[in-house]
Amino acid sequence: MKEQIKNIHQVISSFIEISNEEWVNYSSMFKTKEIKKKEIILQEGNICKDVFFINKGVLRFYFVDNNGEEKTFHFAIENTFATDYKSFLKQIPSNYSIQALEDTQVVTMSLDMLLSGYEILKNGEKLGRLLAEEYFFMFNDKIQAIYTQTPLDRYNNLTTNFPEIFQRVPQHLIASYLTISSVHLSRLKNAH
Amino acid sequence: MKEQIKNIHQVISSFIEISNEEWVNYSSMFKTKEIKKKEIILQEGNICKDVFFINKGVLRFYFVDNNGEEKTFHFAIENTFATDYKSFLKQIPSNYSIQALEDTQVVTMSLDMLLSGYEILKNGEKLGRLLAEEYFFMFNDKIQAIYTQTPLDRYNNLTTNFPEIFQRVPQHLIASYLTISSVHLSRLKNAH
DNA sequence: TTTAGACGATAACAAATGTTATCACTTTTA
DNA sequence: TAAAAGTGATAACATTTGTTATCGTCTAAA
Repeated sequence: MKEQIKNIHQVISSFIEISNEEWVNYSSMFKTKEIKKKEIILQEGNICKDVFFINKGVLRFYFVDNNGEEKTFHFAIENTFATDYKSFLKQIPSNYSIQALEDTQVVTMSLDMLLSGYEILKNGEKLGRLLAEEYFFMFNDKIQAIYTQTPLDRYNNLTTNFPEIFQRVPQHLIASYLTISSVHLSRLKNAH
Repeated sequence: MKEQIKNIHQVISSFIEISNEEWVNYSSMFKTKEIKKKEIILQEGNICKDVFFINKGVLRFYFVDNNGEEKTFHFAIENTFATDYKSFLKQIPSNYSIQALEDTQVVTMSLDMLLSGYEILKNGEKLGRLLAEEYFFMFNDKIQAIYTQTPLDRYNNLTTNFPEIFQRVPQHLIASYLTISSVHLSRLKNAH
């Protein structure tokens, strides 16, 4: 199997049973893509054409608010999916953008490919269901964090659950992610 | 068809094709439940046993934070589903509670019923997928609102998109929903 | 029908958070 | 390799938002 699709094979196999024959046939439709640091792979207003699976790198997801300010709400790293799943499934313009924070390698899956998976894979619909459920769980947890935790709580959780993020993402983007200003985050960090 | 399952039939039919025969068989598993105002139908810490479909009434969803304060994050009304879908699907303890704000009538669907739907309905998996997608879209929009709008923006949106909510839900719960204090909401409303 | 509680407005004050600017340092780019 | 841009800390100040308390009205329960 090509090196580039080993990781996504492992992840999809953790969701559904898929035979070797199905995989060989299905995975021939994957494409890989190299993304340069700072490159935007989904621009707000455009229809999201692909689900990206990250082999290497970091992506950030951000809204632009009424004042033109970028609000980063998600970071995606190796072995996770990245997409505007709503824009992708409904084929409507995206409300946010996705940008590479490092040189990044992704495997792309088009909507045609997902939809044909519903048909040709024995467990294609189930794969679609589980993908949607995973996305839902992620956003569910994010909402819980926003409603029940202070920005400092959320910062501390990042520190314990995801320490490497601080080496890979500049602090002002983390502040945005925590919905506070960069000055305020700096204060919280350095308060004794 | 029994009066109580007319609405849910309409909603499910909008998601998938389901034959009369399938529906008669499948819908026999629904139960209805009358909930008194203030009654809690899902208690944080318990496993969510059912998806509720609301025929009449209003439910509120709320977390309890570290200070013991209730944080209302969602209201569900007629013809929508109500559940902790994560707790329900994974059969893990719920992180939030659901309480009736009015006398409410719901149709209940157990996990067994959903899972057997995956098997016996021609489009059962698809129904599961679309339900998960709908939940995802809802939370997706909520996160967008939190990151891009001020509490006042969100209050104004409620006013235009969902004006009847103010007749049915006390203002301090709306303030919680907007992630601000009730005093502050009162100030925003009455500022000139 | 009375009474306790719930509700929403408001004031006074305290705390949290944002804004702007400056500085030192590092990284990227021409 | 020099210049430009990015990064993070910090100070001073302004603004937003929360907290507590009071009050009048309304609602629900004994």
